[in-house]
Amino acid sequence: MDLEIQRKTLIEELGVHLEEDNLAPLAARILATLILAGRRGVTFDEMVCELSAGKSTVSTHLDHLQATNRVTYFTKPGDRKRYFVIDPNLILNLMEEMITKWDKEKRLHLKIRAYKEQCNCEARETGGFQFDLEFQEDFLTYLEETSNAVKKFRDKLLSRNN
Amino acid sequence: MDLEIQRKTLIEELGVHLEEDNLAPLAARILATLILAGRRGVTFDEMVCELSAGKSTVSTHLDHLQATNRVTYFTKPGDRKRYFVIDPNLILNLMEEMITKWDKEKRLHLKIRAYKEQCNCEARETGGFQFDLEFQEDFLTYLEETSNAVKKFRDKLLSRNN
DNA sequence: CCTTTAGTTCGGAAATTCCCGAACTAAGTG
DNA sequence: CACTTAGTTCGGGAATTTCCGAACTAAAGG
Repeated sequence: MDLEIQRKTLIEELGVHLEEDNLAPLAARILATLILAGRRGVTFDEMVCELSAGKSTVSTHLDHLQATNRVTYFTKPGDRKRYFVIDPNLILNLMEEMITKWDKEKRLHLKIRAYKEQCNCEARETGGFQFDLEFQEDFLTYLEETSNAVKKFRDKLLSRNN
Repeated sequence: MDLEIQRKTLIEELGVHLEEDNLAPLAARILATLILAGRRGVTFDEMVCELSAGKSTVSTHLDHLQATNRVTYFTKPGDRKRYFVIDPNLILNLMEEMITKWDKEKRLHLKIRAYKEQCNCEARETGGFQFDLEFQEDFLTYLEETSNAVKKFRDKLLSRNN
């Protein structure tokens, strides 16, 4: 079946890509599998089987993916299995993560700027090296602007989902 | 000297943060050192000494940081040393990287959508599972919008630097 | 109560990443 | 030419990450 080959290829391709944001190879494959499976969900055993991975490995990675708000699951009445799916808020969660990271970075650059200003102040008396603050300023506006852009889209999504 | 302690602390703090985007611990410390040193630049030996690292380690990481457009150096006439500095276009380069990554992601999600549509088409006849394409659509607009926002800021920076 | 299903926990093996020192090069210095 | 300076290259070794199997738990089924 050609569709099946397509699916496998896509899982691998997407998996490799997802590894780039600090996901272990197998964690990336799990996420890719769930993205390709959609709302139907994938059970624990299906993942173990399909990815030919150890149960413990899948278990650990699923824990981590749930803890980082990338994955959830649902159950069916009278069925003990969990059907894992990508978190319906994944996009929002990813944006939230970016915003948090940029905030942290902004605070760091503010500290650095303060440090450099202090250095400049002391050096002015002795005629020593003066820091150029343009880089910090640019970086701060860069963080501010990209952060705001993402926030704007986040709010748009949020209001749509009311 | 209190400023020196402040600097060391900032290098460490910034270093830990920079590790988050796939930089080896020492590579992150090098970048942090350069960010805090500013235009004056830092020589190879200063890094080896200050970070108490092996010369080979510093050499390798500097290569990598230059290859990924994060770091450059300048020289002074009659001085064989290289003075390493963060690439003056670092911010632009970082944005370019983000845009490239999002583009790749977009192409992947287009492929996935095509795959799911094909599945839906076949399943419609047999009455099988139908994929919900909303997630792909949302992800594509998410990538589109954030990408555009960053591009807009990039162009603003570019036109300023004419 | 025994068995099956659906996982979890834990100790460690395998693979990978990160870093180092020793030996080397290449360019200038005396 | 011998020596110093400013690095680079290469062969591991230590640390970390990733993954696994074996033993376990907890819930449901017969």
